[in-house]
Amino acid sequence: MSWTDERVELLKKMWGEGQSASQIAKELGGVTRNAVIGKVHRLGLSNRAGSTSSSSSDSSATKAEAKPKAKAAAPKAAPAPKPAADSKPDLKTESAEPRALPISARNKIIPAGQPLPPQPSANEISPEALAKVNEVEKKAKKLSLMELTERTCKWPVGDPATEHFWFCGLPVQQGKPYCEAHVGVAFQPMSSRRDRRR
DNA sequence: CCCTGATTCGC
DNA sequence: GCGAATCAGG
Repeated sequence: MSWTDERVELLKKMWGEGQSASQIAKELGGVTRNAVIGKVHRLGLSNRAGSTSSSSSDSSATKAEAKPKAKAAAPKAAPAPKPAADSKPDLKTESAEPRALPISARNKIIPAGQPLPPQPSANEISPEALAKVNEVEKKAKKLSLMELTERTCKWPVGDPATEHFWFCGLPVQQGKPYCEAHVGVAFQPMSSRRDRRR
């Protein structure tokens, strides 16, 4: 793959948006994050806004996209439909609000037949997200509490008081306690703010 | 171990 | 110019 004008543009755009080199590379396809970083440097646009130390513990942006700089409309000749090799619906759930973590509350043992409030499932989560979860649960590694690690999805499934209980165990999404699918249902798109009854 | 960007250096 | 390998850090 070569750095065509379009690819470079996307690179600039994404880099400007604070996307990581690996994400950009993934999006572009055909290049590694090293290539992206190398290109970024060659283009002379290294540091983005202030924060040099990349990343590290999750972080992520909690800030909204603010582009004080309005770019003059350039006479684009060709809209070019970019059919990214594999384009998945971008799921940038930046402004999401975490709901109560269903992680087994502490290490408390829940007696059988007792109420299990947390289980967030049939709520007002996007049906797609739920469907995704159901699908994922089939592939779940079904780990036990003690098998969980920092990199395993800690989403609980089933009733803790029965045999039919396990944790998802799939690879977590960086910085999150759950796998992608479960992050989808754990974090609401920001809304669902029930009207205060009064 | 996962990830991040930075640099080097042969091609 | 390119980018894998390597480095440095969280």
